[in-house]
Amino acid sequence: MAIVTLKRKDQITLVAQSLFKKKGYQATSMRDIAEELGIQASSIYSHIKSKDEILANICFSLADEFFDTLDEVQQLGVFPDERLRLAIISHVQVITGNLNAAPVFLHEWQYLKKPAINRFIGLRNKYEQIFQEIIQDGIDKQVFKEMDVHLVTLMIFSSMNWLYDWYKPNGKLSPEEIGENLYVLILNGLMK
Amino acid sequence: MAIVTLKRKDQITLVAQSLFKKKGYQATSMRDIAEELGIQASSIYSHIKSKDEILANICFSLADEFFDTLDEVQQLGVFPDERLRLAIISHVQVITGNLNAAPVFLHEWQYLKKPAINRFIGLRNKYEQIFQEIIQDGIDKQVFKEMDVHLVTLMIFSSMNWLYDWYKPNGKLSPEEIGENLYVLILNGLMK
DNA sequence: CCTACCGATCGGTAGG
DNA sequence: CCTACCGATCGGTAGG
Repeated sequence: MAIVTLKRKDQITLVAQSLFKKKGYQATSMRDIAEELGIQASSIYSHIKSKDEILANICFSLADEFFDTLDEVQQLGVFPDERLRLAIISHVQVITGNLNAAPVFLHEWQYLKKPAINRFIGLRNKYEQIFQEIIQDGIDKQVFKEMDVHLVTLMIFSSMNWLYDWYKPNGKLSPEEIGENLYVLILNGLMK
Repeated sequence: MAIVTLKRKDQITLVAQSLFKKKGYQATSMRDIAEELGIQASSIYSHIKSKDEILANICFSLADEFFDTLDEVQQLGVFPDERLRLAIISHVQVITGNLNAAPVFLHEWQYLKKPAINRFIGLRNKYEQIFQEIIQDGIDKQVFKEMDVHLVTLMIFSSMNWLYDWYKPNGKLSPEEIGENLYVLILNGLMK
């Protein structure tokens, strides 16, 4: 869908995602966003209430997407190692499908205002909790080694969450193949 | 060393590290830094030339520290798997020893100005290159599996570089133990 | 969606 | 290290 066919509000969000990624939330002014759209900064306020409303929209809509794909995986009722594999691939697909929104979601959420930021942290914890449960389940079912669940979970997240930094949409690996590779590396390690 | 025994310039750097981590570089004003030190914002300019000079000091002094510890490891002339193990532990120790400066180094370097930023990117590439060579060497010597060297390197870095986010100085694991755990997980994987 | 504008705050300078 | 201040820019509002 070309940007011109979108509603103004969606255009604002799209432009903001790109600028927040490039310059950061604080360093991006309403005038920057307006200029990209060819309108005056004050005109933006006909469509949104405040700058932090834009940020909230970006963060929470991506959070929804993460939960939707993870919920689908959870409902399959497969064994923990397969569940982890699918969860990783899904997560990687959400990130590679939202290369502008992902870094905003990961780094700029800290600038959300008071009620929103607490809700966001709650969602993030809940999401991490699900991954922890998959890993704990795998340990209980003796598929995975006895390891510090917290450390393993954070390592998996950090591997996946730096993807936006180097993933190239036209590279040789598809998002699914990258997820697959990550899974194999996490499961079997580098050692021959 | 208590903060009051430091020279003013070092006090400025130390306070800036903490504020840049908490609020980000752009959102931290010279007045914020001054207030923390109990002086006027304009007085800071007796000790440094500009705000971005503070940022540059933080980024490049940590870069030096990363290179110093990695150089020591390189000079040992040990086998690639042991070299990787020591490189990971060293990197983890630098991060856990600089919990304020590390996130600034990792996220705020993008706000460096023109000549400095290019020098910084050059150093970062050189550092990653050394890790890539260790891994390639391990593959050549048939200690490591045939894998995408780039992907493996980035995964290792991302695992290590999110440490500042959850490492607690008084937690149950020492920096060396965390490095050791990361190494084992990367080398052998999660699978039983 | 625009013009016109507000109070607040920014990095930094002059001069002592 | 301070006072006093500069021009620029910020998020946002009033009124059309």
